[in-house]
Amino acid sequence: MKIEYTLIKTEKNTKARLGKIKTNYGEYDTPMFMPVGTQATVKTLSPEELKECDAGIILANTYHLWLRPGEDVIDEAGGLHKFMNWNGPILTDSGGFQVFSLAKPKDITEEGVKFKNQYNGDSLLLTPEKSIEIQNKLDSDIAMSFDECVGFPHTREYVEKSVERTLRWAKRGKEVFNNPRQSLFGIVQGAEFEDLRRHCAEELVKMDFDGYSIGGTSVGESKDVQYQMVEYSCKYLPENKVRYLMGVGDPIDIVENVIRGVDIFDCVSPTRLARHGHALTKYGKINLKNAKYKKDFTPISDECNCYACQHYTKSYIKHLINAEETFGARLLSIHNISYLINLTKELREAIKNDNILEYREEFIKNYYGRKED
RNA sequence: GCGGAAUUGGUGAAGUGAUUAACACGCCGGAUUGUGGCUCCGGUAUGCGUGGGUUUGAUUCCCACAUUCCGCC
Repeated sequence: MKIEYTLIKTEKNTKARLGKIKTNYGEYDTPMFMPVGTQATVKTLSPEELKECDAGIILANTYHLWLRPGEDVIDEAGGLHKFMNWNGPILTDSGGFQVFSLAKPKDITEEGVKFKNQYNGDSLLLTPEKSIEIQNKLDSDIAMSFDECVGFPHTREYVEKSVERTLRWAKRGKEVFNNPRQSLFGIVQGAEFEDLRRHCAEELVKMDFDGYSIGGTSVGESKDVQYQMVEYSCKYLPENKVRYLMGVGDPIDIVENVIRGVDIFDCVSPTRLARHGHALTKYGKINLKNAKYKKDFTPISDECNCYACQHYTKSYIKHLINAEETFGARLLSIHNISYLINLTKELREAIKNDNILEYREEFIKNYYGRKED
């Protein structure tokens, strides 16, 4: 089935939306956060642990799975869900972000993008059609259009050309798309230019996608610019379709962008921060490598009911991180993902109560105020 | 007791008669945003066993002492 989005209500004082999405694997409330599992696994976590974090949709990556193990392997295994033993919804990214992070400008042509296989050096060409074909085979629940994510700095002229190409790529992908169980999202680009964002959004809406993503953020821009780009994009997207802001996961950015009308987020940060010894808390990000936690026998957060906080102390987790034991990264991943998912839960509550601006004020006061240990 | 060698930070160590004592690990901080998972970026000896001496100048040369190691009695 196609994904179905229902807008339940818009918060009284802002553009924040409370909604529901129906998927092949159940219904989920929005705003929501999707953990990232690039290589068909959320690093260090089992599917059972993810469920315990209350994860809904998770993200996997077309580019990586194409190179290894290859979409045919996953197809023969019975699709991504069966392959990785995840019986929840999966969204696959198109490889568009790898255009940004791996390709040089000269590698991008109308036809597609040239890559070097990172494992064996082979020259590869990823096209909009190829990306969709791979995603059809992976059998994820939501596929993304192949786009170009433009970083900073850039010229307006370049962004203009890039947006037109991204629109042509979106159309080409949609034409070959043929998995009835899967939904397809278009991606709004256009950098910080309102007219380009508008143009891109309006053209995508004409093509009638199952949902819309906002791309081109979290690539080194300032927070103000990011929020502006989100406003310029949401403004021209339909009320009755879900909006997914790609790659954003800083807690304050989630709060700010929910207020601007975003429904779904994804980010590698909770798991990457975990691997590097950091924990997200109500009172800001803490670094468990810091000496002051050596004999801190309290949990990361008293208010958190994740598995890590229920059973382990900062001192112990610090020891695991210092000793490079993977259990430390696992406990912190559980905590950080739980933290972000719980944050979206609180935001949904604030939308229900029409007090999200008060929530934001309180959030900022705690997160950037004096840190409590 | 005699002879020889060594002594540089938390650790392993490089080094030179004279600008800030190399490098690595550790330690202390910081970064991380649609993930090329053990990464990146900073900081970290006002000091070269102790005491004298030579010299314009000594961690570097000389002497004594201490400690450690090796060999011999």
